[in-house]
Amino acid sequence: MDERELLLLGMLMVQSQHGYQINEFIERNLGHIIDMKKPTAYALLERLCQAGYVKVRTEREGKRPPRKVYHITSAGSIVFLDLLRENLAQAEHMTFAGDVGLMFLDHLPREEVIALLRQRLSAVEEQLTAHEHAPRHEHGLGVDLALEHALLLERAEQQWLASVIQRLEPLPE
Amino acid sequence: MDERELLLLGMLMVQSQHGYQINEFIERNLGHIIDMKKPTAYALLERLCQAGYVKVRTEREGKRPPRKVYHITSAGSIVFLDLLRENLAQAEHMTFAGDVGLMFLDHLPREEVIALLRQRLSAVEEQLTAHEHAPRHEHGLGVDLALEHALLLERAEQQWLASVIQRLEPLPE
DNA sequence: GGGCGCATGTAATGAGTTACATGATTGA
DNA sequence: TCAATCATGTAACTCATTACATGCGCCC
Repeated sequence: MDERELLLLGMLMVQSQHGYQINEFIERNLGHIIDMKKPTAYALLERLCQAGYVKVRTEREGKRPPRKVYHITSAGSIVFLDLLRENLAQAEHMTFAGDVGLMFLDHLPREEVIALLRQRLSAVEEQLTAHEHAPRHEHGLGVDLALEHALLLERAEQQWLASVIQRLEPLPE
Repeated sequence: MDERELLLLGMLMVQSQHGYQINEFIERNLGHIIDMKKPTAYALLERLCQAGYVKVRTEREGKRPPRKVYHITSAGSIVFLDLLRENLAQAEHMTFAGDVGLMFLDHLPREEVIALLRQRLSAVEEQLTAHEHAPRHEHGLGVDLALEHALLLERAEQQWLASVIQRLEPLPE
Protein backbone atom coordinates (compact mmCIF):
# COMPACT_ATOMS: atom_id res chain seq x y z
CA MET A 1 0.00 0.00 0.00
CA ASP A 2 2.40 2.63 1.19
CA GLU A 3 5.32 1.79 -0.96
CA ARG A 4 6.05 5.42 -1.70
CA GLU A 5 6.52 6.32 1.94
CA LEU A 6 8.57 3.17 2.40
CA LEU A 7 10.81 4.13 -0.48
CA LEU A 8 11.39 7.67 0.75
CA LEU A 9 12.04 6.62 4.32
CA GLY A 10 14.28 3.83 3.10
CA MET A 11 16.35 6.16 0.99
CA LEU A 12 16.71 8.47 3.96
CA MET A 13 17.72 5.52 6.15
CA VAL A 14 20.66 4.94 3.83
CA GLN A 15 21.62 8.60 3.88
CA SER A 16 20.16 12.05 4.35
CA GLN A 17 19.25 13.62 1.05
CA HIS A 18 17.45 16.53 -0.52
CA GLY A 19 14.36 16.22 -2.67
CA TYR A 20 15.98 16.78 -6.01
CA GLN A 21 18.55 14.10 -5.30
CA ILE A 22 15.86 11.62 -4.36
CA ASN A 23 13.84 12.37 -7.46
CA GLU A 24 16.89 12.02 -9.65
CA PHE A 25 17.70 8.62 -8.28
CA ILE A 26 14.16 7.36 -8.64
CA GLU A 27 13.84 8.62 -12.18
CA ARG A 28 17.21 7.29 -13.30
CA ASN A 29 17.39 3.93 -11.58
CA LEU A 30 14.02 2.92 -10.24
CA GLY A 31 11.85 3.40 -13.30
CA HIS A 32 10.88 -0.24 -13.51
CA ILE A 33 10.25 -0.60 -9.77
CA ILE A 34 8.07 2.38 -9.02
CA ASP A 35 6.52 5.23 -10.91
CA MET A 36 6.41 8.29 -8.68
CA LYS A 37 6.38 11.81 -10.05
CA LYS A 38 8.39 14.64 -8.61
CA PRO A 39 5.59 16.71 -7.10
CA THR A 40 4.35 13.59 -5.37
CA ALA A 41 7.72 13.01 -3.77
CA TYR A 42 8.03 16.63 -2.65
CA ALA A 43 4.54 16.57 -1.18
CA LEU A 44 5.19 13.27 0.55
CA LEU A 45 8.41 14.50 2.09
CA GLU A 46 6.49 17.48 3.39
CA ARG A 47 3.90 15.16 4.89
CA LEU A 48 6.50 12.90 6.49
CA CYS A 49 7.99 16.02 7.97
CA GLN A 50 4.75 17.14 9.54
CA ALA A 51 4.21 13.66 10.88
CA GLY A 52 7.58 13.92 12.61
CA TYR A 53 9.15 11.04 10.70
CA VAL A 54 11.76 13.26 9.06
CA LYS A 55 13.43 16.57 9.87
CA VAL A 56 14.60 19.19 7.39
CA ARG A 57 17.66 21.37 7.35
CA THR A 58 18.15 23.96 4.64
CA GLU A 59 21.61 24.17 3.16
CA ARG A 60 23.18 26.19 0.38
CA GLU A 61 26.42 25.22 -1.19
CA GLY A 62 28.24 27.86 -3.20
CA LYS A 63 25.83 29.71 -5.44
CA ARG A 64 23.46 26.80 -6.02
CA PRO A 65 19.80 27.13 -5.14
CA PRO A 66 19.24 26.25 -1.48
CA ARG A 67 18.45 22.63 -0.72
CA LYS A 68 16.19 21.09 1.85
CA VAL A 69 18.07 18.15 3.26
CA TYR A 70 15.85 15.55 4.91
CA HIS A 71 16.99 13.38 7.81
CA ILE A 72 15.01 10.48 9.19
CA THR A 73 14.06 10.70 12.88
CA SER A 74 13.93 7.85 15.36
CA ALA A 75 10.13 7.83 15.06
CA GLY A 76 10.62 7.66 11.32
CA SER A 77 12.94 4.70 11.45
CA ILE A 78 10.41 2.77 13.51
CA VAL A 79 7.72 3.50 10.95
CA PHE A 80 10.14 2.53 8.24
CA LEU A 81 10.73 -0.88 9.78
CA ASP A 82 7.00 -1.44 10.21
CA LEU A 83 6.29 -0.53 6.61
CA LEU A 84 9.17 -2.72 5.50
CA ARG A 85 7.86 -5.74 7.38
CA GLU A 86 4.39 -5.21 6.01
CA ASN A 87 5.70 -4.78 2.49
CA LEU A 88 7.83 -7.91 2.61
CA ALA A 89 5.08 -10.09 4.04
CA GLN A 90 2.30 -9.00 1.73
CA ALA A 91 1.33 -10.42 -1.64
CA GLU A 92 -0.59 -8.05 -3.84
CA HIS A 93 -3.48 -9.57 -5.71
CA MET A 94 -2.89 -8.64 -9.29
CA THR A 95 -5.62 -7.68 -11.70
CA PHE A 96 -4.82 -6.79 -15.28
CA ALA A 97 -6.54 -4.12 -17.28
CA GLY A 98 -5.61 -5.99 -20.43
CA ASP A 99 -7.88 -8.88 -19.48
CA VAL A 100 -11.02 -6.81 -19.85
CA GLY A 101 -10.67 -6.62 -23.61
CA LEU A 102 -10.49 -10.38 -23.91
CA MET A 103 -14.02 -10.64 -22.63
CA PHE A 104 -15.28 -8.91 -25.74
CA LEU A 105 -13.13 -10.32 -28.50
CA ASP A 106 -16.20 -11.63 -30.30
CA HIS A 107 -17.02 -8.05 -31.22
CA LEU A 108 -14.11 -7.80 -33.65
CA PRO A 109 -13.18 -10.03 -36.55
CA ARG A 110 -10.94 -12.82 -35.45
CA GLU A 111 -8.02 -11.78 -37.66
CA GLU A 112 -8.09 -8.27 -36.26
CA VAL A 113 -8.03 -9.58 -32.71
CA ILE A 114 -5.02 -11.67 -33.57
CA ALA A 115 -3.25 -8.72 -35.16
CA LEU A 116 -3.92 -6.56 -32.11
CA LEU A 117 -2.71 -9.22 -29.70
CA ARG A 118 0.42 -9.59 -31.77
CA GLN A 119 1.00 -5.89 -31.23
CA ARG A 120 0.63 -6.47 -27.53
CA LEU A 121 3.06 -9.35 -27.72
CA SER A 122 5.63 -7.18 -29.48
CA ALA A 123 5.32 -4.56 -26.77
CA VAL A 124 5.91 -7.21 -24.11
CA GLU A 125 8.93 -8.49 -25.96
CA GLU A 126 10.35 -5.00 -26.17
CA GLN A 127 10.03 -4.59 -22.43
CA LEU A 128 11.65 -7.96 -22.06
CA THR A 129 14.73 -7.16 -24.14
CA ALA A 130 15.04 -3.77 -22.46
CA HIS A 131 15.15 -5.47 -19.08
CA GLU A 132 17.47 -8.19 -20.29
CA HIS A 133 19.99 -5.56 -21.31
CA ALA A 134 19.63 -3.48 -18.17
CA PRO A 135 22.83 -3.17 -16.11
CA ARG A 136 23.08 -5.24 -12.96
CA HIS A 137 24.96 -5.10 -9.67
CA GLU A 138 24.86 -1.32 -9.69
CA HIS A 139 22.34 -0.42 -7.04
CA GLY A 140 22.22 -3.32 -4.67
CA LEU A 141 20.63 -6.72 -4.42
CA GLY A 142 17.08 -5.40 -4.13
CA VAL A 143 17.16 -3.59 -7.44
CA ASP A 144 18.55 -6.68 -9.13
CA LEU A 145 15.86 -8.87 -7.61
CA ALA A 146 13.21 -6.49 -8.86
CA LEU A 147 14.68 -6.65 -12.34
CA GLU A 148 14.68 -10.41 -12.24
CA HIS A 149 11.11 -10.30 -11.03
CA ALA A 150 10.09 -8.18 -13.98
CA LEU A 151 11.89 -10.52 -16.37
CA LEU A 152 10.23 -13.64 -15.03
CA LEU A 153 6.76 -12.17 -15.12
CA GLU A 154 7.30 -10.74 -18.56
CA ARG A 155 8.34 -14.13 -19.83
CA ALA A 156 5.22 -15.65 -18.31
CA GLU A 157 3.19 -12.92 -19.95
CA GLN A 158 4.83 -13.61 -23.27
CA GLN A 159 4.08 -17.31 -23.06
CA TRP A 160 0.51 -16.76 -22.08
CA LEU A 161 -0.09 -14.25 -24.86
CA ALA A 162 1.51 -16.52 -27.43
CA SER A 163 -0.69 -19.39 -26.35
CA VAL A 164 -3.80 -17.21 -26.51
CA ILE A 165 -2.94 -16.12 -30.03
CA GLN A 166 -2.26 -19.68 -31.07
CA ARG A 167 -5.63 -20.84 -29.86
CA LEU A 168 -7.39 -18.04 -31.70
CA GLU A 169 -5.74 -18.93 -34.97
CA PRO A 170 -7.62 -21.28 -37.22
CA LEU A 171 -6.05 -24.72 -37.26
CA PRO A 172 -4.12 -25.60 -40.44
CA GLU A 173 -5.76 -28.45 -42.33
CA MET B 1 -6.26 2.94 -19.18
CA ASP B 2 -9.99 3.10 -19.55
CA GLU B 3 -10.81 -0.46 -18.77
CA ARG B 4 -13.79 0.49 -16.62
CA GLU B 5 -15.50 2.33 -19.44
CA LEU B 6 -14.66 -0.53 -21.76
CA LEU B 7 -16.21 -3.02 -19.39
CA LEU B 8 -19.42 -1.06 -18.95
CA LEU B 9 -19.83 -0.37 -22.64
CA GLY B 10 -19.00 -3.98 -23.41
CA MET B 11 -21.61 -5.28 -21.02
CA LEU B 12 -24.15 -2.97 -22.60
CA MET B 13 -23.12 -4.17 -26.06
CA VAL B 14 -24.11 -7.66 -25.03
CA GLN B 15 -27.42 -6.47 -23.64
CA SER B 16 -29.08 -3.45 -22.12
CA GLN B 17 -28.96 -3.56 -18.36
CA HIS B 18 -29.56 -1.53 -15.26
CA GLY B 19 -26.89 -0.49 -12.82
CA TYR B 20 -27.65 -2.96 -10.10
CA GLN B 21 -27.51 -5.82 -12.55
CA ILE B 22 -24.13 -4.71 -13.84
CA ASN B 23 -22.74 -4.33 -10.36
CA GLU B 24 -24.00 -7.74 -9.37
CA PHE B 25 -22.31 -9.39 -12.29
CA ILE B 26 -19.02 -7.64 -11.71
CA GLU B 27 -18.99 -8.44 -8.02
CA ARG B 28 -19.97 -12.06 -8.49
CA ASN B 29 -17.97 -13.08 -11.52
CA LEU B 30 -15.32 -10.53 -12.33
CA GLY B 31 -13.63 -10.16 -8.98
CA HIS B 32 -10.27 -11.39 -10.26
CA ILE B 33 -10.40 -9.38 -13.47
CA ILE B 34 -11.31 -5.94 -12.24
CA ASP B 35 -11.99 -4.27 -8.94
CA MET B 36 -14.65 -1.62 -9.42
CA LYS B 37 -16.94 -0.51 -6.62
CA LYS B 38 -20.62 0.18 -7.03
CA PRO B 39 -20.62 3.97 -6.69
CA THR B 40 -17.89 4.11 -9.30
CA ALA B 41 -20.00 2.14 -11.75
CA TYR B 42 -23.08 4.28 -11.14
CA ALA B 43 -21.06 7.46 -11.58
CA LEU B 44 -19.44 6.15 -14.72
CA LEU B 45 -22.76 5.17 -16.25
CA GLU B 46 -23.96 8.69 -15.54
CA ARG B 47 -20.89 10.10 -17.27
CA LEU B 48 -21.27 7.84 -20.27
CA CYS B 49 -24.83 9.04 -20.46
CA GLN B 50 -23.87 12.70 -20.53
CA ALA B 51 -21.26 11.96 -23.15
CA GLY B 52 -24.00 10.46 -25.30
CA TYR B 53 -22.52 6.97 -25.36
CA VAL B 54 -25.49 5.44 -23.58
CA LYS B 55 -29.16 6.30 -23.14
CA VAL B 56 -31.31 5.61 -20.11
CA ARG B 57 -34.88 4.49 -19.83
CA THR B 58 -36.53 4.15 -16.46
CA GLU B 59 -38.61 1.05 -15.96
CA ARG B 60 -40.55 -0.34 -13.05
CA GLU B 61 -41.55 -3.94 -12.91
CA GLY B 62 -44.26 -4.87 -10.43
CA LYS B 63 -43.64 -3.20 -7.12
CA ARG B 64 -39.85 -3.25 -7.33
CA PRO B 65 -37.89 -0.03 -7.07
CA PRO B 66 -37.64 1.66 -10.45
CA ARG B 67 -34.65 0.72 -12.57
CA LYS B 68 -32.57 2.80 -14.90
CA VAL B 69 -31.94 0.62 -17.89
CA TYR B 70 -28.95 1.68 -19.96
CA HIS B 71 -28.73 1.14 -23.71
CA ILE B 72 -25.61 1.75 -25.75
CA THR B 73 -25.94 4.30 -28.56
CA SER B 74 -24.29 4.12 -31.96
CA ALA B 75 -21.75 6.72 -30.82
CA GLY B 76 -21.16 4.50 -27.82
CA SER B 77 -20.54 1.40 -29.83
CA ILE B 78 -17.93 3.21 -31.90
CA VAL B 79 -16.16 4.30 -28.73
CA PHE B 80 -16.46 0.78 -27.43
CA LEU B 81 -14.70 -0.65 -30.46
CA ASP B 82 -11.95 1.96 -30.21
CA LEU B 83 -11.38 1.24 -26.55
CA LEU B 84 -11.42 -2.46 -27.28
CA ARG B 85 -8.78 -2.19 -29.99
CA GLU B 86 -6.62 -0.05 -27.76
CA ASN B 87 -7.01 -2.43 -24.85
CA LEU B 88 -6.17 -5.51 -26.90
CA ALA B 89 -3.11 -3.97 -28.50
CA GLN B 90 -1.58 -2.48 -25.40
CA ALA B 91 0.81 -4.08 -22.95
CA GLU B 92 0.81 -2.53 -19.53
CA HIS B 93 4.21 -2.08 -18.00
CA MET B 94 3.93 -3.72 -14.63
CA THR B 95 5.54 -2.37 -11.52
CA PHE B 96 5.22 -4.16 -8.21
CA ALA B 97 4.85 -2.48 -4.87
CA GLY B 98 6.33 -5.57 -3.28
CA ASP B 99 9.68 -4.93 -4.94
CA VAL B 100 10.30 -1.78 -2.97
CA GLY B 101 10.80 -3.67 0.26
CA LEU B 102 13.47 -5.85 -1.29
CA MET B 103 15.66 -2.82 -1.76
CA PHE B 104 15.95 -2.47 1.99
CA LEU B 105 16.20 -6.03 3.23
CA ASP B 106 19.56 -5.30 4.82
CA HIS B 107 17.74 -3.31 7.46
CA LEU B 108 16.21 -6.40 9.03
CA PRO B 109 17.89 -9.57 10.28
CA ARG B 110 18.17 -12.12 7.53
CA GLU B 111 16.02 -14.73 9.29
CA GLU B 112 13.22 -12.23 9.74
CA VAL B 113 13.31 -11.32 6.07
CA ILE B 114 13.05 -14.97 5.16
CA ALA B 115 10.12 -15.48 7.53
CA LEU B 116 8.31 -12.47 6.07
CA LEU B 117 8.88 -13.60 2.51
CA ARG B 118 7.58 -17.02 3.41
CA GLN B 119 4.41 -15.31 4.56
CA ARG B 120 4.23 -13.62 1.20
CA LEU B 121 4.77 -16.93 -0.52
CA SER B 122 1.92 -18.51 1.44
CA ALA B 123 -0.38 -15.72 0.41
CA VAL B 124 0.54 -16.23 -3.25
CA GLU B 125 -0.08 -19.94 -2.94
CA GLU B 126 -3.49 -19.29 -1.43
CA GLN B 127 -4.43 -17.11 -4.39
CA LEU B 128 -3.13 -19.83 -6.64
CA THR B 129 -5.25 -22.61 -5.18
CA ALA B 130 -8.28 -20.34 -5.11
CA HIS B 131 -7.87 -19.71 -8.83
CA GLU B 132 -7.14 -23.35 -9.58
CA HIS B 133 -10.48 -24.29 -8.03
CA ALA B 134 -12.46 -21.53 -9.70
CA PRO B 135 -15.20 -22.73 -12.05
CA ARG B 136 -14.58 -22.50 -15.76
CA HIS B 137 -16.63 -22.27 -18.94
CA GLU B 138 -19.34 -20.30 -17.19
CA HIS B 139 -18.96 -16.78 -18.50
CA GLY B 140 -17.26 -17.04 -21.82
CA LEU B 141 -13.81 -17.47 -23.25
CA GLY B 142 -12.53 -14.10 -22.07
CA VAL B 143 -13.18 -14.79 -18.42
CA ASP B 144 -11.46 -18.15 -18.70
CA LEU B 145 -8.45 -16.62 -20.42
CA ALA B 146 -8.17 -14.06 -17.63
CA LEU B 147 -8.25 -16.84 -15.06
CA GLU B 148 -5.55 -18.69 -16.89
CA HIS B 149 -3.56 -15.47 -17.07
CA ALA B 150 -3.77 -15.04 -13.33
CA LEU B 151 -2.73 -18.64 -12.77
CA LEU B 152 0.32 -18.40 -15.00
CA LEU B 153 1.54 -15.18 -13.46
CA GLU B 154 0.92 -16.44 -9.96
CA ARG B 155 2.98 -19.53 -10.68
CA ALA B 156 5.78 -17.32 -12.00
CA GLU B 157 5.49 -15.23 -8.87
CA GLN B 158 5.67 -18.33 -6.73
CA GLN B 159 8.80 -19.56 -8.46
CA TRP B 160 10.51 -16.23 -8.25
CA LEU B 161 9.72 -15.80 -4.57
CA ALA B 162 10.90 -19.32 -3.78
CA SER B 163 14.17 -18.68 -5.56
CA VAL B 164 14.65 -15.39 -3.72
CA ILE B 165 14.10 -17.09 -0.38
CA GLN B 166 16.47 -19.86 -1.30
CA ARG B 167 19.24 -17.44 -2.13
CA LEU B 168 18.78 -15.59 1.13
CA GLU B 169 19.10 -18.77 3.16
CA PRO B 170 22.54 -19.65 4.43
CA LEU B 171 23.99 -22.57 2.51
CA PRO B 172 24.06 -25.90 4.36
CA GLU B 173 27.64 -27.07 5.16
C1' DG C 1 -40.76 -7.68 13.56
C1' DG C 2 -36.20 -7.92 11.69
C1' DG C 3 -33.08 -8.61 8.32
C1' DC C 4 -31.97 -9.34 3.59
C1' DG C 5 -32.48 -8.18 -1.31
C1' DC C 6 -33.51 -4.71 -4.61
C1' DA C 7 -32.17 -0.19 -6.48
C1' DT C 8 -30.47 4.11 -6.35
C1' DG C 9 -27.25 7.30 -5.24
C1' DT C 10 -24.52 11.60 -2.42
C1' DA C 11 -20.74 13.67 0.12
C1' DA C 12 -16.34 13.67 1.87
C1' DT C 13 -11.92 12.33 1.33
C1' DG C 14 -7.66 11.01 -0.50
C1' DA C 15 -4.11 9.95 -3.66
C1' DG C 16 -1.64 11.13 -7.45
C1' DT C 17 -0.89 13.44 -11.99
C1' DT C 18 -0.39 17.36 -15.18
C1' DA C 19 0.67 21.68 -16.27
C1' DC C 20 2.57 25.64 -14.77
C1' DA C 21 5.83 28.92 -12.21
C1' DT C 22 10.29 30.63 -10.68
C1' DG C 23 15.00 31.76 -10.78
C1' DA C 24 19.88 31.11 -10.63
C1' DT C 25 24.08 28.91 -12.76
C1' DT C 26 26.75 26.39 -16.15
C1' DG C 27 28.32 24.94 -20.63
C1' DA C 28 28.32 25.20 -25.88
C1' DT D 1 22.87 33.79 -26.02
C1' DC D 2 20.45 29.64 -25.66
C1' DA D 3 19.55 25.47 -23.60
C1' DA D 4 20.15 22.44 -19.92
C1' DT D 5 20.83 21.50 -15.00
C1' DC D 6 19.81 22.59 -10.34
C1' DA D 7 16.07 23.12 -6.94
C1' DT D 8 11.82 24.11 -5.37
C1' DG D 9 7.18 23.85 -5.45
C1' DT D 10 1.60 25.35 -6.39
C1' DA D 11 -2.96 24.83 -8.37
C1' DA D 12 -6.26 22.51 -10.76
C1' DC D 13 -7.91 18.37 -11.84
C1' DT D 14 -9.15 13.43 -12.26
C1' DC D 15 -10.15 9.27 -10.53
C1' DA D 16 -11.76 6.15 -7.30
C1' DT D 17 -12.94 4.71 -2.59
C1' DT D 18 -15.42 4.90 1.88
C1' DA D 19 -19.08 5.79 4.52
C1' DC D 20 -23.52 7.13 4.60
C1' DA D 21 -28.58 7.69 3.11
C1' DT D 22 -33.08 6.14 1.49
C1' DG D 23 -37.05 3.26 1.01
C1' DC D 24 -39.92 -0.51 -0.41
C1' DG D 25 -40.99 -5.60 -0.49
C1' DC D 26 -40.33 -10.31 0.83
C1' DC D 27 -39.57 -14.12 3.76
C1' DC D 28 -39.05 -16.35 8.27
